[in-house]
Amino acid sequence: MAATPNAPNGLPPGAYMMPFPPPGLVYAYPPPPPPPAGYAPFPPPPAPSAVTRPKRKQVKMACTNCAAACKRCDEARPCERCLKYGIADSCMDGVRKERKKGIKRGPYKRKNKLAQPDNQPYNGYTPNGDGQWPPSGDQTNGGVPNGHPAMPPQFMPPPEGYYPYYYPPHLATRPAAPRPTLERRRLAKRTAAAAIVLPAPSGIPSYPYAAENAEGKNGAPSGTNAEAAAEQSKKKKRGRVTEDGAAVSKTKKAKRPAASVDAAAKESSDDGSPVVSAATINGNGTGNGTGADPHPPVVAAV
DNA sequence: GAGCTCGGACCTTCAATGCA
DNA sequence: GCATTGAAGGTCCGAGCTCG
Ligand SMILES: [Zn+2]
Ligand SMILES: [Zn+2]
Repeated sequence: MAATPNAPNGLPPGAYMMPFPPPGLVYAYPPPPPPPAGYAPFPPPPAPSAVTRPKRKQVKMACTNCAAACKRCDEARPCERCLKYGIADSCMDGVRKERKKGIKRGPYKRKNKLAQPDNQPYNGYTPNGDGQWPPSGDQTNGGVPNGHPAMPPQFMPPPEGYYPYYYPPHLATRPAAPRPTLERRRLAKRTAAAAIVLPAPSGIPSYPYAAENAEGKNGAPSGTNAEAAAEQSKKKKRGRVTEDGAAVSKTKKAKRPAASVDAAAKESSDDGSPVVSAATINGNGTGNGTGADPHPPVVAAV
């Protein structure tokens, strides 16, 4: 297989392992500040076998379009993706749901109660004879909790919020005025029937949103439109089907490390409600069995 | 081949809990 | 009061699929 330019998470191998981004490598976020004196700019690239995926950095709030499409967004408004697809006029922040309060929890396990004494292995890492941690390159932040006190100061940790992000040189600058894209055309086609128009703030063009999506979590669509939407979503459902017609999860992804906790927890929190996929702008409204809506309905901020 | 769909891995936030 | 825990609620990766 040809070497892919990107690591599994879309970042180049050894992301933020280079002092300066080469041509074509730009930061998804503003350039990092220069490292303080005494720090090497970035850790040297680890041996290929030691490459672990860097922590994925998320934006605080994806725009409605990216959230619906489950695609990477950025802090800018309009965001990169909306600009690319010519839907900048509908690029806006959604509304974050407030966290539920008053939920009782069981007793906590005290992980840190037996504080790990110095010179004790931590997550498989062991300080050397001087009580010093081995130089970076033997370790990354993958799997090491943020802010681990014994993180050796030899190299500046990846600046918070900064990831080098590869764009082909010809895309390193924002496209000026993209022509109407396929996405845009499909988008219009898809939402032409069951769409409502949200009142737009002055100066911001309104954007059609699928009605059932604007309804809220899991839509609970009702009426013929909803049924049609559900039916359509069934047809759209991916996932292979066994001979007896049972749906088979399409997921064949290799299990990513350190996910068991979430998976188990989410499985137990499944509310068992049927998964209903509704036609949406450029995303969907299906559940992922977590109880939380994975591709949440998008509500435009006003 | 570019773009779309969507399951689920991964990340961030913050209320609940526990200890000093 | 503060540190820790862990779940809620979010982002977005990436395989499989569709469409021009
Ligand atoms: Zn966006
Ligand atoms: Zn956007």
